[in-house]
Amino acid sequence: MPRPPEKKRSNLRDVAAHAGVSVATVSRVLNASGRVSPETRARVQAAIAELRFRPLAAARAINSGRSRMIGALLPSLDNSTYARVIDGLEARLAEHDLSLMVARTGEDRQVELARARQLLEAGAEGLFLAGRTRAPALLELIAHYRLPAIMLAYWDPDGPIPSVSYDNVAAVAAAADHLRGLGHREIAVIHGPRATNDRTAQRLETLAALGDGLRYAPFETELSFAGGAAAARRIAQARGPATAALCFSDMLAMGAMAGFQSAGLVIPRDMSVLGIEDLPAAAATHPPLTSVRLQVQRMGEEAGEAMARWVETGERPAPLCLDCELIVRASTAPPRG
Amino acid sequence: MPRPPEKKRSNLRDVAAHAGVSVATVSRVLNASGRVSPETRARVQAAIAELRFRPLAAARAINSGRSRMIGALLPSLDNSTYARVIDGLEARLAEHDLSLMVARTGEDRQVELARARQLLEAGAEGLFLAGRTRAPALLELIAHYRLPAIMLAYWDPDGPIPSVSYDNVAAVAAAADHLRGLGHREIAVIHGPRATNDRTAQRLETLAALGDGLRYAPFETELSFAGGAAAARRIAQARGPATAALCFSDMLAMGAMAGFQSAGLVIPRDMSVLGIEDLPAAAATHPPLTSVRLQVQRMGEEAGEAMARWVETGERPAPLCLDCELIVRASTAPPRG
DNA sequence: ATGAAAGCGCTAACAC
DNA sequence: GTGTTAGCGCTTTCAT
Repeated sequence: MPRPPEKKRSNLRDVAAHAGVSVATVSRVLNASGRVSPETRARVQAAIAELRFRPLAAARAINSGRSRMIGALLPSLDNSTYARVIDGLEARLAEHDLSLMVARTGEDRQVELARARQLLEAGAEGLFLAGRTRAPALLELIAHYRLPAIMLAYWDPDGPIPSVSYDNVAAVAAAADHLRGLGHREIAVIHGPRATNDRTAQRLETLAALGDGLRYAPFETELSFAGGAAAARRIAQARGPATAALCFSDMLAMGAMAGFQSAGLVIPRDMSVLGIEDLPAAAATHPPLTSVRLQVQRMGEEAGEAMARWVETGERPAPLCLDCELIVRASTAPPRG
Repeated sequence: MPRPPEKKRSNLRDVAAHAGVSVATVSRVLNASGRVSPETRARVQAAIAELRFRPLAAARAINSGRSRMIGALLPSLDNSTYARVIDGLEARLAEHDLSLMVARTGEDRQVELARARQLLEAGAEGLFLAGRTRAPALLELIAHYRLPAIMLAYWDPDGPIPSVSYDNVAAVAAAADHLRGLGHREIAVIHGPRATNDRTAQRLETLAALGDGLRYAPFETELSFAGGAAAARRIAQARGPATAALCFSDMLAMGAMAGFQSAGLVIPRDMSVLGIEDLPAAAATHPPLTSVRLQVQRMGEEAGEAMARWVETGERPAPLCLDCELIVRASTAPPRG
């Protein structure tokens, strides 16, 4: 099946010839560098328009050494939290005329390494990484090439890679403190896979180290609404002592509410439910969800801004820790009796 | 603030010198093209490893004319539906060693055009576009450069851009048919912004043209969980005749359920709620949500596959329409009385 | 099996 | 102000 020949893309030379100037002059008007007389500029621009000339990114990149592309390695894209992160990243990068390439890692460090290599070979000038755990080879790659890399979703001011993150430790502590203050003593903790997710692990360790006299019973499940619902059903059926469920994300919490309600429990009368993230949806659930607000989108924006500055100026950004805030709504109340 | 000099990236020449061969030979082992003796290959590979050589994408691109990057222009990234699309796209493109660049358009055709230009200048070889409405200049751009472009989320077999999509018309018809079959006659329709979203407009027009004797009262709201909840509260307060709410997405439907429940209605006894999309969460809501399953992730995968083939072989893909399926759960029932 | 050399489209010295 | 030209790092003939 022969396809009709596509019109050959015109290049700088074509434009130069068409405008009756040199390639250097065309390059100058393209980059607004150097002085060009208004008349010449106009002629060149006319030629550009007429030939529908678009400079080839690769050719620019090869000379300037800049690709203007940044890669993001995220556990999954099909997840409300990371979708918000991407949204924030892209918004800020776009302002700096930087493009965002995304890749999924599935929380697998080998996949992360492989996808990082791919993004780098595709020309990424910088990388966003989620969490702290990396394949050593990736760390080494970053160090060796002095590659701009920013760590998201894990606050670690002393690591080799600057963090731009919310504070998981503070978030979990705020959540636990709220439940303790209400009088809860037996807490079911609904969380995603611990083994592969260092943010989850850190939160769990934080709870364990709190020494606040509460008892935390962990319920691991899939990190999703459906996972939260399944965990809640398990909790309800077990008829354990838990009077509150601390969920490590709002999606888990929303699912947990549905799960408890399906089991006939009334929230917060029979069970308090608390989320972490404060999705926009949290204010509209039934009942409205108490949650610890994480500045997820802002994290994306700040990280995007920091990366833009890094690749433009070469200045490594200072780590940034975004604070969190407990938003008390109606899904938590003192335990019965 | 002077930064320490980064180790200079080594290039083909360095590798060639290090291995005692010519650049052509190194290029051959890199591309597995042409014959190279095992010993030479080994020497070259050792040199590559030792110098940590990574070929520069831009330089390859300039020769091959291929950037191996595809751009996706999506209304928002912070949206469960599009997050699933991106997930599917990225998964398939990665298999073909293609990278995905994403950009948000906010349903604004001028923004879409501007971001498309940016992605193209960044080197995108192909574009994914959501919906059918475009700025004429973008259409022209695509036609002029014979740019591989695939339309998502809008089935239009005859348009200038091949669709890979689910079928909005069939989905809405299936939803309406289900409600009619249950005996509902007065239907509240909860939907996102109509003016800027041609998928929403098409669905609304489909309902209007159905001639099935049902009365559809549209409630426009923000396309989100919170928007669905707000619409439901409006509907509940209005105390209108509606006995069912047809929601144009599952997120809207989940929000609507919460909104109705907050208003004291019991689903489906007082109000049937029906979604479109069938998110994984739909099976776990309280009550489980009746929804029309749209193959969103599969759409992403199929589109990714089609694009990969298109840029590899030059063959324009055939349009693909994914069918939908009504999944009846517990959020719909015959009206009371 | 390997190498020499000619570009690819563009930028950036440098010359006029 | 404008042009000339030497690359950038790689692929790809075409010789050998």
